[in-house]
Amino acid sequence: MSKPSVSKLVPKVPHVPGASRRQQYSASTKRALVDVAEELFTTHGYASTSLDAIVAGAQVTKGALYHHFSGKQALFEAVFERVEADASRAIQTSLRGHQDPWEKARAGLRAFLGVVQEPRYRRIVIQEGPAVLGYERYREQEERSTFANVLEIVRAVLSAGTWDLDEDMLQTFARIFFGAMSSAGESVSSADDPIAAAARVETAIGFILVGFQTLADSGVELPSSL
Amino acid sequence: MSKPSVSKLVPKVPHVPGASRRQQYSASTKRALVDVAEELFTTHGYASTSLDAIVAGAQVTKGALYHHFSGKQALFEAVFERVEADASRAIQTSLRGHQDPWEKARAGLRAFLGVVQEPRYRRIVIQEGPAVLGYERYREQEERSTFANVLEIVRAVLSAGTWDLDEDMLQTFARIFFGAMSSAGESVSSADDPIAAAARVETAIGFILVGFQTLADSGVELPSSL
DNA sequence: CACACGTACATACCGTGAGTACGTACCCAC
DNA sequence: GTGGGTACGTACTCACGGTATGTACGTGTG
Repeated sequence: MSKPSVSKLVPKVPHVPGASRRQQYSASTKRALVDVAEELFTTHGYASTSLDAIVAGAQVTKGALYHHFSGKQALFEAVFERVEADASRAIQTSLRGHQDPWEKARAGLRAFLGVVQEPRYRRIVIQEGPAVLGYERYREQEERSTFANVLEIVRAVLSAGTWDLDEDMLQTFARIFFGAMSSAGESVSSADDPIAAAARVETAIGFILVGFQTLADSGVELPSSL
Repeated sequence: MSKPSVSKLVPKVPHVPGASRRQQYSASTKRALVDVAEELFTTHGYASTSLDAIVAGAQVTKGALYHHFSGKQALFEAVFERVEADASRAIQTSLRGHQDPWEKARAGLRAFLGVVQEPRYRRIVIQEGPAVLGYERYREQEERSTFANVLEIVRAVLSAGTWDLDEDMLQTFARIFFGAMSSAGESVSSADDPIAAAARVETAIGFILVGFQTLADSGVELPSSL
């Protein structure tokens, strides 16, 4: 019985010079767990992924897992945060180089439609996130990553008009756009022709934006009530 | 040991004169299971609700449950379908009495915002539906109930304009509005002041509709691409 | 009205998987 | 070198979904 124990394929963890060998090993196993968990959660879903499968994939035992995470949900949350952070970064990167708010909006929309087609984002963030974390916790996470980007864009676009919107109204618009794009993104990625579907979504939302622009230019007031 | 066996509180099941006593008993236990499951799924969520708790609440055993349903997921699906059907009916009812497409849209929006604030709809349909049923199955269900209503409204509104949209484009717009309203509804029902939040959502979406109307009246073409 | 049959359950059991208790090896500070 | 704390490994428990099997009662048939 060969027992490689720790002499395994150590995942690439960014070398931090100040950290001790012990700390580096620890970080690498933790990262390995998150890596494998992300993979399995994405392909099989949260409920159908056993901790045994995860620790086997990471070549550790449950002891290691429960040393780094308080449980299955905490591990999911770590995966969730990483996927979210990556998505947020991707969107923010796409915004650089655009000054015009409308251009930023279009670029951001494109980036979001790209992100939302990644299987891991669809499954972990959109599909399972709300159910596993609970809506409250889900929202806390979204609030300071992807949704924050959408909010920023919406703020830039809407403050270009002549209306003065209070913060609540901005949040409402951002929610609406965020939901629209999430839902549209889901349908895009499950469409027969995702490219054509993405183009339709861009057209549709672009059309809404044009409507905004037109109203802004012609000085139409926000309807105070319906 | 008193064994009331079948002499329990029989749930009100609509009396069908043609059905035998045996069939009526069967229907009533099935209904009791769905009733209790809906209650528990709504309050505790799918994963945290055990079948033991459900059968205890319905005052039957697991044998009865597995006689009527193939498993936990099938029971959830039965609950899901009923909640969806109720929601769909509520929306359709609100549409009667309105001929003008824009009026129908506003009425439908109001009804949807009402539905989406029901805890059972939020939890079972929006929150847990996609994760428990899987997105594909979830979409199949939505497609022929609530989403169908949204599609109908969008079709009525958009065909009032001068544009000629193909079916795919209509579906895209419907998806966008559906997602926007779902997301907005979630935020409404978890807001500090749901009534004010609902009003803001109505204002925001109403504003988008006004943009559509303006564009339609002024004969603006759909941008073929961004 | 007797009887066979199928429905509508109840009971007892099993396998899986999340979580826990406890033991241990190893690195680091002193 | 040594005490101590970190980073795990091992063995177990228990809850829960699902199954296998037994059974009572209503219902159609002769």
